[in-house]
Amino acid sequence: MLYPMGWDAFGLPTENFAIKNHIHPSIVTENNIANFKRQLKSLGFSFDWSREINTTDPSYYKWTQWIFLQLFKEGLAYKKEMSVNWCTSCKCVLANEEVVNGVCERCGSEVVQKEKSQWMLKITEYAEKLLEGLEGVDFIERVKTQQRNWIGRSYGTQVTFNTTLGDSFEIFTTRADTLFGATYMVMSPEHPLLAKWKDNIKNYAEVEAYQEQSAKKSDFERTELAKDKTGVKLDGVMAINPVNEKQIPIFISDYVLISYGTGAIMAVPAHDTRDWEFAKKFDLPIIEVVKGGEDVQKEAFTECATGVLVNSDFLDGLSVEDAKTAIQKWLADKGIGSVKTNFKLRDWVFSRQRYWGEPIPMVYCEKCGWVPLPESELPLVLPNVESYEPTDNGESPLAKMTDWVNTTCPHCGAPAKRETDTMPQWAGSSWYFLRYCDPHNDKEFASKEALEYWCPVDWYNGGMEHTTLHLLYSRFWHKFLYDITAVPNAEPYAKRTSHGMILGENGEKMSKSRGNVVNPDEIINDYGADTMRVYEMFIGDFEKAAPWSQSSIKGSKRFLDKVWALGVIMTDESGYRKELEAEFHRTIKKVTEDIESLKMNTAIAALMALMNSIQATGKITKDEYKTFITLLNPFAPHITEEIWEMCGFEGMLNQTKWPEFDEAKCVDATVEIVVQINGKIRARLNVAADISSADAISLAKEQEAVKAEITNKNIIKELYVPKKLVNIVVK
RNA sequence: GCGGGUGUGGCGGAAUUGGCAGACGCACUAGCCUUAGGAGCUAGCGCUUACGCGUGCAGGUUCAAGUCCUGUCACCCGCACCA
Repeated sequence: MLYPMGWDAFGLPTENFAIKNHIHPSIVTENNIANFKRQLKSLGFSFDWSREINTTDPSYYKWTQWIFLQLFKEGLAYKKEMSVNWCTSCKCVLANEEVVNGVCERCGSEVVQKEKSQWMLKITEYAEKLLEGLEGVDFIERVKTQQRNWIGRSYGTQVTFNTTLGDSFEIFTTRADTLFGATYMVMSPEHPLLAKWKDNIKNYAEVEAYQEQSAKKSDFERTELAKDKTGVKLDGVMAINPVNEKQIPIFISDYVLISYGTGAIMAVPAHDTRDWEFAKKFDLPIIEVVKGGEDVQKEAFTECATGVLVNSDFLDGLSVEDAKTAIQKWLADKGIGSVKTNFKLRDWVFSRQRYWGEPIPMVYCEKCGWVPLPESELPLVLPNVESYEPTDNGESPLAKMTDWVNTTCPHCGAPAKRETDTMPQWAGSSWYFLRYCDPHNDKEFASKEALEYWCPVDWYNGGMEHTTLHLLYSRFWHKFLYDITAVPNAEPYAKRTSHGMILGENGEKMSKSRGNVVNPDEIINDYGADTMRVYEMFIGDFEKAAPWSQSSIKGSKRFLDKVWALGVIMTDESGYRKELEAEFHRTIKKVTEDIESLKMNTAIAALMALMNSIQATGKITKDEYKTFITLLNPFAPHITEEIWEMCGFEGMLNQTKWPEFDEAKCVDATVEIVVQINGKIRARLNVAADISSADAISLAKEQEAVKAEITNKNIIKELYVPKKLVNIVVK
């Protein structure tokens, strides 16, 4: 079993903290690691500290940089001038995954679009593989669907539309069958053709004004205004619908995104809600081409499963599915349309204008362009600077370090400059699990033997918040490493689970600003590490969020106190006593199986119930106590180990064999069954567990309460469910 | 809008081939012990005076439904003008 722990400490959280408190990020990192490590140790986790890693250690990020160079060599890392998400507070670009509801995932500040030259990683090239890989892994469904949504595959058709200017442009649609219903076209305001058409568009000033207006909108504003459609009709150019040669107007509108598909669409107002709204606003024709809905003048008909094509010439009478196939063939034959798969996933913006990150090992040479650093020069160590604050001009703080920036081109030897942006916080965590296999290797990121021995990660538990960030990124890197045969498996994690968060006492997420943070140090100080562990496991379902309760934790403390107190009533007897034998076997079974399925809460509940039974007898035998504390050991390792030693049991408890149960002994010799008349409980009786059906029923009928219910009535049915109940149906 | 999930006491939560709803714990109540009690022990604790009624709501299947079926409401999470 490999159960490691390490520190992923590059990135904005550390750096923002450093800036706020005027402590250098490297010192912050060092202090926090020491503190976290102390806390983890105080809880008694059994991590293998000999494999501890730290993503900010040059001996670690040497290999993060190495992987970046491999990505560059394979053409998967490229620098591009483009519109990127810019956090106004962090003064830094963000990946799409880091923008949540139009604000920065980290600090909650507004995100705007900015033209910048950025390093990008072609995660889109792996979209299909990232989807396919989900089929073969044991991830909880939530995680799988969230990743599928994020990657957002859709199958459709790319169609070429000619224009009255003699040129053409392409659109993407999932509903090629509705082509006859296309009554206008919409382009994104950022569409490159607009500039080309400048001289032909009579209202170009209006177009430019609209472009400017939408550029100013933040993502947040764009979604805010989602309902009210705006746009400008291009005056001087029309599109030609290829199926009927009709000329239809072209609009620009910001409800069409430049980043998805081709940045242009055909609008079918009769069968798309957004197009319908737009058509209504601009008074455009709405032509029904799929029959089956209500009046398309009043509402768009978007359900397509049952519809039949109309007003569509050679498609008339076909089902939507058949029409799709037919039109795709027609378009393909004419050479103006092809089947196409689109993804919502965007390439990963990989550079940050910040200090606290891995330097990107690239050099810019006037003659040679971007040149990778030779692998022999890795690690490219992050220089120790005094001033690490982000700059207002959008440059990395490293840019001011001319000594470091100015270098020579590794290719031609001419003077050149280093890349001053750094990698995002997700870089180091995209492959750390591989380093755990071989953490001290200085020849390669991990040896083939070590990787083959340990990989893939058998079981990865983590929070849901990383599903479209770290989990997606690390699967991407891993798949890349697999493709260059650097790792032996296509997927990094065989099984992925996710725990619920412990919320503050008020049911909200714990945070300093809400003032509902519980400090584990205080809990451990007041109640002990074992109480803390037992309570956290007992609090509820592993996967669900649950509020912390300062009074409930006392229950766990009392339980452990009682377990301790059992030592006082321990006898010299061995084995399980007859009256408790079945419950012991049942509890061993329950705890064993519950731990396997992460039902820690019910495992602990079962131990509490067993303890109540033991207490009721006033004593406990040696073997009973042994079994009990062994079952409790994973939850409360300290107190149980202590008890083990004090009782003089041999060796270490944590190295003792796990108790075994006998299925046959899990059942008591006698059981209580209930007697129901017409499903209502009328009596209870104790019977031998193996009583026959006939005996149970006749015994039931002898009960006074039952007799009263069945005399002078017709018995319609009698049944006995073994060890549970007798039900007599009367009329 | 699309996708995923959840609705059970005052609270956290148990309960799967359909078979005693509320395990276990907290809080609460009464009593004991105590100079004292954020300690411990004992008992009680879904609602209802009772007949009975109770797992978001309305139906259905069944001898029997928290569990299966149909419809519906509410809340939470993710994505979202994705063509």
